[in-house]
Amino acid sequence: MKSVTKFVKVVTNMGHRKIPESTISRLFVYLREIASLANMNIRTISSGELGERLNLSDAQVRKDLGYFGQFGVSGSGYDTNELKAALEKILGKNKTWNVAVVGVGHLGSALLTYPGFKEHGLNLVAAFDSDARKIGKEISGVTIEAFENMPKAVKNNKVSIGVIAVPAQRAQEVADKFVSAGIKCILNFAPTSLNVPEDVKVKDVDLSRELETLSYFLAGKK
Amino acid sequence: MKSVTKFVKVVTNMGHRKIPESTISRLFVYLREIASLANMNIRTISSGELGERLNLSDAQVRKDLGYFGQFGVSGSGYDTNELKAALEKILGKNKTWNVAVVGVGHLGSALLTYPGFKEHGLNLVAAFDSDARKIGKEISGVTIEAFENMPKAVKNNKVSIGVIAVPAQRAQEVADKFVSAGIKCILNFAPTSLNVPEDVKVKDVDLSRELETLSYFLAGKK
DNA sequence: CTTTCTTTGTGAAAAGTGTTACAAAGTTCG
DNA sequence: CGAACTTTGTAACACTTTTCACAAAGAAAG
Repeated sequence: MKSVTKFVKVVTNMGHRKIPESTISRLFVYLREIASLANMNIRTISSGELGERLNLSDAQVRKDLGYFGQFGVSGSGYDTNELKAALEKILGKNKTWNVAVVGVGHLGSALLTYPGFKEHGLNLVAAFDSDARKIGKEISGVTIEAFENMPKAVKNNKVSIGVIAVPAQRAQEVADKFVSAGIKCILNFAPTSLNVPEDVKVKDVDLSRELETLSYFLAGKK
Repeated sequence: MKSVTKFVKVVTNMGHRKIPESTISRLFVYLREIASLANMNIRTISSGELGERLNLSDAQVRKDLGYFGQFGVSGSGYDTNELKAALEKILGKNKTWNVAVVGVGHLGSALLTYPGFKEHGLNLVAAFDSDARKIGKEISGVTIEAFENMPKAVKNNKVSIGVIAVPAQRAQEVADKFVSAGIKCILNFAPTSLNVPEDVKVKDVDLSRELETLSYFLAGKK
């Protein structure tokens, strides 16, 4: 194979056109699959094959990748190692972030023992609660601190992501404190919609709503 | 207040036009808020006020409700008690369903103790695993059974919803068995996309993907 | 009762997202 | 090399969802 100069735009979101969140979500799926292919020593794959493995159309795959540059080769497809590297760069897979959890109840403690954070480059470095009986206890190597200490701890530990695992009534209060502590990225497990400044990203995870949607589907069935 | 005959079409999805899933999801949010308002003895609310509380536009609120009928009164808004009742009916809040979980690992056992199921009319009646050491154990009143018994148990217990809480590699196999046992509604926690017949509804809950999206957001920031 | 104000319900426009289709680029093979 | 084949990247189209905008309905006030 000849070494050829390529005009590949491996720039991360170049023309700052808006990229659908669904595209981002699929890129992670592509990355998983591509990594597995690269691992199996499969060197190239076409958008058609990739799409087939993931229940997506070939055009969808190409369009999604197209938002970020030109990674393919006409006639043969995508180089798995190259695409893997490109996706990792685009998706920030090479970086890690510190995470703090507020609320160490049922859900909060489950999160503290959930291995998925670490697997995705997220380090759970601090946990807070306002229940005096919980303060000082340790779960998975993290000592629970008083909620009042949160802003200071966020700064000291360079926390980038705040997780809200408190009841709905207290969620906004926690969000406000996160925002004033400089947090730009919140993962919200409380079933309520938060008001935050524009530059703060909130990701809602609402299992209740998922369950509710299911029962709506069934309600229609019978 | 005079009793007035109203020509309100309180029919559940009347003209069988297609309703966005996002609308359904928001209806649950409206219901929560409306229930809370009704509880506080607030008798009416306008689409504008409701939207403001939920970070949605007034038009969005009206359009969502408009899919199901006419619930408002020009000039004054929506009667909270009426709307609450209507939404509960539309969303099947008055019904309950039986649920079975396959996979009693880290996540599966957390689900078995999660109170949210019951709160939404979902009864966790059975749990399955293929690890012999787990079979026979009891969590939250549910005895873990062998995976092979699942189809029979699904029929005996009139299970409507199957929950997949196994690793990705085994998820499709479990889905297939659910489908052949007659399940029409699957809640999938495995980070993989399932192939099922058209008439089966799959709801994916993929915390990994949510976390990944967060780190993409942060990757762009710095 | 009439005027003024508020708010709904809903077509029409706009924005967002996915699909189709095809020229251009690259590969394969005789 | 040239013909036949494969696959990309993207522009145009189609579909979905949200926003806009306004007539009509009712409320409020005099």
